[in-house]
Amino acid sequence: MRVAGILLVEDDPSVRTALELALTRQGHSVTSYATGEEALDHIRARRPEIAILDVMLPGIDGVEVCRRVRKLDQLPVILLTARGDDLDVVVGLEAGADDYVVKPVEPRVLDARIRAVLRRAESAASDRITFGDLVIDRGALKVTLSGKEIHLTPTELRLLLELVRHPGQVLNRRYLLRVVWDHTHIADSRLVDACVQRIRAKIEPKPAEPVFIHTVRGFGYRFSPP
Amino acid sequence: MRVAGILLVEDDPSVRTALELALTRQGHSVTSYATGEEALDHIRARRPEIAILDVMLPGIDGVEVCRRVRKLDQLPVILLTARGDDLDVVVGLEAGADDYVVKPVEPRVLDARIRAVLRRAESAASDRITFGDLVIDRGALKVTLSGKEIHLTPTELRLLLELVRHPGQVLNRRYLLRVVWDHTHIADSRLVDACVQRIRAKIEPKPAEPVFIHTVRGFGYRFSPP
DNA sequence: GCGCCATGTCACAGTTCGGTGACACAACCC
DNA sequence: GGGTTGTGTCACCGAACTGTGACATGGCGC
Repeated sequence: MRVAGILLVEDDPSVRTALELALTRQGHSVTSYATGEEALDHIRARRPEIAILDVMLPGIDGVEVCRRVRKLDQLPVILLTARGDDLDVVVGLEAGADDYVVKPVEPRVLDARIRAVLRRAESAASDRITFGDLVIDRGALKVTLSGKEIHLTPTELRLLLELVRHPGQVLNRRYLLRVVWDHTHIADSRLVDACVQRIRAKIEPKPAEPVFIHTVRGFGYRFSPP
Repeated sequence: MRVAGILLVEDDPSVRTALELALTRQGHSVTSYATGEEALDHIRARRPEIAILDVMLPGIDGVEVCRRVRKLDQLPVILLTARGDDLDVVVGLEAGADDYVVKPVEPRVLDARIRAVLRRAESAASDRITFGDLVIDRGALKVTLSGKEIHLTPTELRLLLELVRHPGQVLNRRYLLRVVWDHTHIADSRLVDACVQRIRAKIEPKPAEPVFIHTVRGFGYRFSPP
């Protein structure tokens, strides 16, 4: 399930709690505030993936937050309002909001709209593969485990990518030496083992009991998600 | 005023005419059809900027058109429906629609939503991109950092723009040599490194700890906003 | 249980890679 | 021509990476 870092700004505590709960249930990670000032600070400091802003806020209102955010960067924004006045919608969208949702809103609908906006924002984004806590971004060449970035060396990354390209299949050492190391002749070498070991040390919670890269004695290694 | 090539698909002739008139008044250029089949043909042949699809259509319905369009390309889609059922909204957005509007809709609102969707779709292609303190104006070919204009040489600018065109993606040296320098044969060269180094000296607050252009050892460089 | 063999583990040293500054040369503008 | 700017190349250095071999461990057949 996708997990997004959502910033929610809503001054009514009961509505805020309800939305936060609903969004969390949908699998999102939510941080919420009651004022626009706090929201702007959070955006600057924490770079959420998307902001959901109530229009009516004490102090800086949602539309104004949206305007200022737009000057900063590309952060997707959904405006939220109790009013359904057409003019509000127009003003909100002109301020740069990506969507405008009228309360009360079904959590499923809000979730779908969040996903639509994120999908659009990420349309240029890279191809990621997710295996439980392990996320491999082939475009950015980044590997993250439970959100934390893992540094892999070039060879380790090439080997991991090769294993991941064939999930569930056993790849033998000769094959891996050929495609990852470009060694066509060297038959016996502990190279692959050592490299697998290094990868395990980085991505396996308990390297002694690997859940991602499994040893198939006598044959080679197999990548299979837990 | 912006003029967009809009594809409108609506089977009810009176609604179709009314919408077409309203959108034309807003300054859009509109082509309309009554069926999904015609719409798909038009999309393939004419490449409109955005499609507005009624959900209830004879034959292939709007959601299905949307699904098929999504397989083709990134054409923005707004679904239009008389029904306001939450499930429809979810299904429509999951099918890849960028927005979902319930009829009857105020022309001004529809216009604002069209603009919002187009803005989002084009943000990647827009003239000016902002990454925190760094602003890159592709139209004026100017780069500013915290408001101060940075002078980049033509080659440096081409390289930076190429990196920025693929934010978050790792681009290897061979690719960069090909598209920025038009070198198809030269395999080994420190050209790219040297140029990156020069850009860093100009845009990175601390060139030794770059926040914009990151080195990915063994692979290449990645532009990603701080 | 025993021994064998495949694999895990680790430290180290040679190698590779990228950052950096210097420099040559070409293009361009006065 | 003389100065200025832009661009490609080179050499050097430190840091990061990688292959290797020695040894430990553990599974498996007997």
